[in-house]
Amino acid sequence: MRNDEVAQVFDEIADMLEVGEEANFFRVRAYRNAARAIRDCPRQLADLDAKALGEIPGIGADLARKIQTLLETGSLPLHRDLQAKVSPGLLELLRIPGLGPKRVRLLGERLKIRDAADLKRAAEAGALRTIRGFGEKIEERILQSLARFEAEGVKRLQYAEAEKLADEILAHLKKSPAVECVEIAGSFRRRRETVGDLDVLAISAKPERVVERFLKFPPVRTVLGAGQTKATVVLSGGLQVDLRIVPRKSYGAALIYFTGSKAHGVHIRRVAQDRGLLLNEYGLMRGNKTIAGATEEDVYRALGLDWMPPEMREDRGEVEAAARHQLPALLRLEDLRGDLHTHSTWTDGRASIEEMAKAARDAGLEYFAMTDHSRRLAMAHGLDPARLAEQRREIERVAERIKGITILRGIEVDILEDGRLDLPDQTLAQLDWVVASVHYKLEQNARDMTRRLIKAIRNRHVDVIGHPSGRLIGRREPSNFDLGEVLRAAGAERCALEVNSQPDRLDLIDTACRAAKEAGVKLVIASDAHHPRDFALLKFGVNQARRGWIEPAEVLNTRPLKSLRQRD
DNA sequence: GCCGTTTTCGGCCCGACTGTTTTCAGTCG
Repeated sequence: MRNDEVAQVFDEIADMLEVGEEANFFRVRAYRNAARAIRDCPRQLADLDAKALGEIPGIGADLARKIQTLLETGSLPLHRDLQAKVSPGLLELLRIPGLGPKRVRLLGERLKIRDAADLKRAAEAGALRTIRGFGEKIEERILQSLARFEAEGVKRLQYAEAEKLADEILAHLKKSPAVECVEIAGSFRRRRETVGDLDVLAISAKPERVVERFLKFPPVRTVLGAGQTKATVVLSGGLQVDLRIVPRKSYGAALIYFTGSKAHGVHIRRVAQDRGLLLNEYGLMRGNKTIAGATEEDVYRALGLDWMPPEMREDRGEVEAAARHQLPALLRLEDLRGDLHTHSTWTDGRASIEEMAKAARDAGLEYFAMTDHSRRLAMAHGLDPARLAEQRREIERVAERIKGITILRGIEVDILEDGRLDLPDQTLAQLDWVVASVHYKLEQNARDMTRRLIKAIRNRHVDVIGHPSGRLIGRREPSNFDLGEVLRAAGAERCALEVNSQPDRLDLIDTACRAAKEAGVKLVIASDAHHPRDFALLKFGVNQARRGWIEPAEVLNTRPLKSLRQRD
């Protein structure tokens, strides 16, 4: 079982405990905390012994045993027992806004509802309002939600898509004179790879005017709630947007609160508590006296903490590092001097080498590697040694004409099924930069894929492994391999790993970046540009690396050209 | 179920809004 599957079991246990009358709320929380810790864990649980399992924060003796049972037998008695009491269809209902564990339990007990279809029938028949605590409004809202789920399902937007909507919302609100300041908080500000909703935070002395303006944002389709200082809407694309308005003196505290993550917030409120203080979205208080609140820096400082970039706020050790004043100085987009993965019309790119060179120069880069596909990708007109030699002459001609940018002669060579490469070593030896990537047979078992990647890493001509997991967000799962072993090999061979900046790849993921950092493996932030405008995608790769605590010195393409290659 | 600068018991983060209530529970972020 993979980590995310174990985490899923624990999350389901938490849900089922809640829906079925578990009296101890903290027991429920323990399972949820454990699920999160397991998802964040960069190493596969299967590789850890009981002692190492217990060292994961939030995993104690009992949960360590349960993890081992899960890994050995594939299931857990507690999980099966609970499933007998609470049907899976009932758990699905928790995703409906307005339905939490208490109401779902009542639905099951009083109306014998077992799934969404039962719920729809009961709501349409007006049966829900016979339960104490349910009324017409809830009934109506449930029907609306069910209709929406049927129409489009529940989805998270990729960060890049969310960014477009975020810009529109900000522009709309900024036109109101009542708005003194506005920005997007939440997972968007933390630059998570996907965003489930947008949290808009504004400063205003006339909050009701801001709410009014917000509700007039043209894409608003449904208003789920609107009060004095907050409102919630759903846009026509299905994205939920929450607005909160706070006074200026509370802005920093509110920004911390609504940026999250939830786990980060819990942690720093505990820090406040330990100091006899109370932290909420209005400020940091000692008794009735507010001691900080206007800026994030003020609040963190009053807690003895350095300011943490939002990308780090996942409760993955950043609070402890901030207390020790040992936060990393994270990579910034402007630290990148070059791009090391691009394509042209020689294979599946959309622009000539000359157009790409001009675009790279205009994007402020000093160098870029032209890395078209190798021959195996026939679909993309992959290059064989002869065409590669032709392309080399073309690059030399372009280099003569276009000044202010250096073009490296490169390749994105395919890693074949057994780990051999798609071009002979003597061909690779003539190139300045070699990206090696897996493009087919992604569903190999973990042992074979690990061997395949390590064999490629050990080829002395390979500089970096491209999009190492092959995952496509929302469409294709990452391939199975042992990250620890791959990192060890990459470290020993001084081979880098790529953070591919395509919005649907963002591969490596954040926790794997962090694991690479800890293993001393260097990264490359690359656009994988297929079009001149794609150099702008580099910022998304930078976001992902920042979430993995990556600093400039850990990224090869922050280096000047002459010190680029690790193995020379 | 976890955890420990108050360490093996007794804690465990906080507030707004909604709908349904007559003073508050449930949900959400």
